[in-house]
Amino acid sequence: MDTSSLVDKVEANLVQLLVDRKLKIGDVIPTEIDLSKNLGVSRTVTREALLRLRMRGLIETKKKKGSVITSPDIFSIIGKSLDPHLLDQETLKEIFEMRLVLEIGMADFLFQNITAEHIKELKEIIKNEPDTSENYVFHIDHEIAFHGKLYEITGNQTLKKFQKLLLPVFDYVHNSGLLKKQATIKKFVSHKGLVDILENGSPELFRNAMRNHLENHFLRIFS
Amino acid sequence: MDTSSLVDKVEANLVQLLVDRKLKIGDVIPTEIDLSKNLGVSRTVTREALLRLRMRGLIETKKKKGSVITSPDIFSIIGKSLDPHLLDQETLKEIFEMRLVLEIGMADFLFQNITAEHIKELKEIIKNEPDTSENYVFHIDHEIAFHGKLYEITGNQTLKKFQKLLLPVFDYVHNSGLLKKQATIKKFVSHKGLVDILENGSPELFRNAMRNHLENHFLRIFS
DNA sequence: GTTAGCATTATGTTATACATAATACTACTA
DNA sequence: TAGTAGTATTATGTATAACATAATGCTAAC
Repeated sequence: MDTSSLVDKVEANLVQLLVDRKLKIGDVIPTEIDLSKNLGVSRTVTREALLRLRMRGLIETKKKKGSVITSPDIFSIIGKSLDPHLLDQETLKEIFEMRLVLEIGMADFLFQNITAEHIKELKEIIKNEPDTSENYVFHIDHEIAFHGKLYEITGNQTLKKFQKLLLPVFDYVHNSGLLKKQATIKKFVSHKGLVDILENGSPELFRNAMRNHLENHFLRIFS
Repeated sequence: MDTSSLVDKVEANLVQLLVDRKLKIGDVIPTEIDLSKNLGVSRTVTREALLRLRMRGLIETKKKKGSVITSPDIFSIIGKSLDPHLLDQETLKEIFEMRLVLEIGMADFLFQNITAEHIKELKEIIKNEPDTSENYVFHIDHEIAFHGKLYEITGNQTLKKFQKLLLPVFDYVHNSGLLKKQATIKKFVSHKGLVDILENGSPELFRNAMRNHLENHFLRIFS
């Protein structure tokens, strides 16, 4: 039995239309009323279907102008669904882990894209590194600045957006009681050490160094 | 200026309600009409807001019964937004790259969770490895089986779901003209080699081996 | 030629009515 | 008394009509 509602069908219909017609970004689609007529449904249904497309990032709607096709930015969409308060604890912990995976695994893309300019920027960030007496917030900001720059250097916008997305989750998990308390804050490979490797080392070296740099996080995950 | 529409406000309102009241999964929320009354908006607006929550996986709606709170599975949501045909080429390529990052970076989680049983399963998969004369499809299936098992072993469900999500994109990119043609299909570290390392090696060794194993993919990305 | 203001148009919002399906209740029958 | 058929109820699904609002484009006045 087909349990799908009218709106479901209209939505699928519209998506199919976008794919088939190979409509380009910026193309406008007919008005709600025209669509309603052509599809033989009420404006209400058409509106709900369009609303879904909008949520999926497939279209943008402007008053008077109508709807235009946009390139779906999946991450801005996910972002709205990623409120840490609404996710269960296990998922939160797993997302925390994913960040570690990404930062260790992206070494090759770093080395592929890095320029002298990037190195300079990284060194600039390090120079402003707060000392241990400073407020916790400064440390967080600095961490984000440094690691965020790394994502940027990969040249992979999707990766960068993903990181931006995971940031609040990461912070939330870090501060919540989800993970074990940090027993010993040992100093491992520093930011400066990472930059040195980026300048003179290799992806292999960087992966191991980054793994070491993140050791404190790993310690909190593994018993 | 506040450009947000009424629906935006109602949506935010409802989410806030869910968070504040700490409503549990399975709890029912008031009917559309009740909500409309309490929020002072029309039923249409309330409906649109609820539709958004539904799309975000926060609620499920049944006829007569009303809406109940559900645990949001972000990945089933993203899945619907991730039709390769609807993404632009650059994003597709970048998602392709993300897979490589993940598989290299997850070494530590593999070693942390792997059991003798896992090793046995991996060896079983390798045993059925199709030889080079076989159909392309068989190779793909085998690749998915092997690498999918790795994600599974990490014990990170989120990671596993993410991989499942990226599969169609990966396949799409692999077969489309987005990447350079594979010049030389050289043999690098094999699946068997990877399993050997999982059995007797270390995360460091595995990362390098996996990087090597994926060399053909990297070659297609880097000029 | 530029701008003020009006007309137009498509989305945003409200209100109302009916359709539909799932639940709850009632009454009838074995 | 138990079980079931059938009916009432209720909340979502869909349709229609009307007005609000804002952006666009046209027109006329300066």
